[in-house]
Amino acid sequence: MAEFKTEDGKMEKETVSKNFIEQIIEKDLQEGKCETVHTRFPPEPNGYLHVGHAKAILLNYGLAQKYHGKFNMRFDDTNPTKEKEEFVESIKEDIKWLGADWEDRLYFASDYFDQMYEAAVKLIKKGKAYVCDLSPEEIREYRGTLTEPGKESPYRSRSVEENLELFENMKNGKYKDGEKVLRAKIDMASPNINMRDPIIYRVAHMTHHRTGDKWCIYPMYDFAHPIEDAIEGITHSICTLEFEDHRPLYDWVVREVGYEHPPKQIEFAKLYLTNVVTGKRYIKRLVEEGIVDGWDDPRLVSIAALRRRGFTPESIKSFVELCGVSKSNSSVDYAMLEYCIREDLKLKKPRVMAVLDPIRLIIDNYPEGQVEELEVENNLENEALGKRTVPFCRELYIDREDFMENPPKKYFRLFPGNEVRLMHAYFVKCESFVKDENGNVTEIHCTYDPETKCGTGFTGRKVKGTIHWVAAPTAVEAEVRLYENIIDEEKGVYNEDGSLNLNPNSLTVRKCYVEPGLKDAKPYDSFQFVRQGYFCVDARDSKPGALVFNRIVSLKSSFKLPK
RNA sequence: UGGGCUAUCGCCAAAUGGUAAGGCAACGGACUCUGACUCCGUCAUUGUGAAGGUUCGAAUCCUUCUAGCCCAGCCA
Repeated sequence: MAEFKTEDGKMEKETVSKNFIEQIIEKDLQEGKCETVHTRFPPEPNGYLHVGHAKAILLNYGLAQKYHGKFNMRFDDTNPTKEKEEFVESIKEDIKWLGADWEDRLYFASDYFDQMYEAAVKLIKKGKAYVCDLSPEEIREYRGTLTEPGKESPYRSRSVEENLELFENMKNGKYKDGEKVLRAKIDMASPNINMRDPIIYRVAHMTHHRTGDKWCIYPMYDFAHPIEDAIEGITHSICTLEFEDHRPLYDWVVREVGYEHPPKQIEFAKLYLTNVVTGKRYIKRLVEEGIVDGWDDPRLVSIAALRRRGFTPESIKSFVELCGVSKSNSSVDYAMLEYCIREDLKLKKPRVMAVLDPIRLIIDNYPEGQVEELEVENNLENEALGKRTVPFCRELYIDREDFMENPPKKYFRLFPGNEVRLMHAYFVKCESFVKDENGNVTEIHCTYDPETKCGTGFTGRKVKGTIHWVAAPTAVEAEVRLYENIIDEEKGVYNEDGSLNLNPNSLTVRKCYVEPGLKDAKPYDSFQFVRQGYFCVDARDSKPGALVFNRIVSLKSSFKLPK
C-alpha cells in the first residue's frame, strides 16, 4: 500500500495562472469592494447559442463556482421585435447541458420593467433625462460624427413636470412608434458617442413574448442592463469587448439611479474558431436553403450541433479553459477543440471495429460455417469498460486502405505474401486477390495460422501490422457521415455573385459495416472506431435498425497513403 | 483623420521592473494486438509590433511611431 510515494525533484506544481478577471475579482474581494461573487449569463433570446457563448457561460459560471458565489441565468428580453419563446427554451437546454447550474435563479429583464420605469422617472425628476421629439433621422444628425461633436436637442431643456407628463403619456400609448423617446441628459460633445444623450426608452407597440401588451415602451440595453445587474446583486458583470465604450454609460446609470452596491462591468475577448462561421445571417441562409439540415447540423458549431456531433460538455469545458481569457482578439485553431474531445473520449469510450470501405477477405483454410466468439476488451487502456464478444468466421470485411497490391515502402498492412494480425484474432497471410473488370480489388484470399490466436501468448514470430475487420455474415450495416469544415476560409463566406462559398465535400455519407454488438447503440452513444476516429450515433436521424454515425473527429495518422 | 481597446513562437496564452511558463500544432525517436494511445526529445539564445529613452537590470516604465479590432441602431 505505497500510497504516498514521493519522488524528489518531481513536484507536480499547479502552474495554472489566474486570468485577468480572476485577478480583478480577487483584488475586489481583498479590498472589500464586494463580499461575494455574483455573476450572470444574459443572452437575448433571439437565436441559438454557439461555442462562443459557451465561453461566456462557462466563464461566468466557473467564476461563481470558484469563489463560492452565485450564477444567474437571465434573458435580456428588452426588444420584443427580435425575441421568441422558442429561443429561450433552446438556450436553457443548451446551458443545462453544458452543466452551468443557475439553481432557482432564472430571471427575465422583462420582470423588471416596472422598476426600470421607476428608475427612468427618478432620472427625470433629477433632471437627468428628458423626452425628445426629434425623429430618428434628426437624432442621428444631432448626434454628430466620430470626429465632430453633436448638438443639443431643442427638447433638452423641457421642465421636469413636462417630461414626467410626456413620459407617462409614452407609457400610456399616446404616441406612435418613433414619435418620442426618453433620453439621458449627459453630454452631446462627449468624444464617446454613447454618452451623447443616449436614448434609454423607445416606443414600440409590440406584443412582448412574456409581458404581452402591458407595455408599449421598452428600455434600451444601455439603460436596462446595469439596472438588471444591480437588482440581482451582480458583483461582476462580464461581457465582451464591444461594450467597453459603453462602460461609462453603465456606470452613469448605476450611479444616477443610485444603487448602493454598483456592479462592475468587465470586458473580455470573444472566442472565435479559425475558419468557422458563427454568423447568424449566414447560418440562417444555410438552413433556409436546405444546405444543412437545421441549426443543429453537425457541421455547424452551435451548442446543439456539437452535442449532436458527439462532443461532450466536459470537452467543451476543457476547451474553453484551454483557450484562456484575455482582451486580445484572437481565433483559436479548430485542432484545439478536436484535441479536447479526443482527450475526453479516449479513455471513456469503447474501441470497436468498423469497416468504412469494405473489401471481402476470405480465409481459405478456415472451416466453412465455423464461428468463434472472441472475447475482447472494450478499451485496452480502461478495463473498467469491460468486455464484449465479437464473432469471427471465414468471411470477413476489411478496409480497402488496409490492402495494397503494390505497397510503398513502410506499408505494414496487407499485401500479397505479407502476414498481418487481424485485431483480437489471428495472423493471416495474403495468398491471392481477385479484381473486377475495372481493376478494383474485390476479394482477398488469405490463410490463417491457428497457433497465433489472440490471448494464447503466441510469440513464435512477429508481424508489423495489425488491421481491423468485421465478420461478413453477422456484420451490421450502418451509415457513417464524415464531416469537414463547411467553409473554405480564404475566400470568405460569400462569393462575388452573392452565392454561398461552400466546401462541396463538407459531408460524405457512406455505408459501413460494424460489429453486430453495435446494433443496439442508442443516440449519443459514441465509440472509437479503431483507426477511423470517434463516432457518435446521430441523435436525430437514427432509428432502430438504421444506425447513423456522425464522425466526431478523426485520429491522427502518421502514415499517409501515397496518391 | 474623435474616442476606446489590443499587440509575446504557425494558433491560444503566462510573466505585474529581476533576466521569456504552459497547452495546441509541427517535427524527431521509443513503444504498440493498428501507424491511435502512451512515453521521451526538439521547437522565442541580444527575441515580446517598430524605433528611441530611463534603469545595475525592461515584455513590463516614458516618448514617438506602426498594425488590427470596436463605436455615429429608437439592436443587444
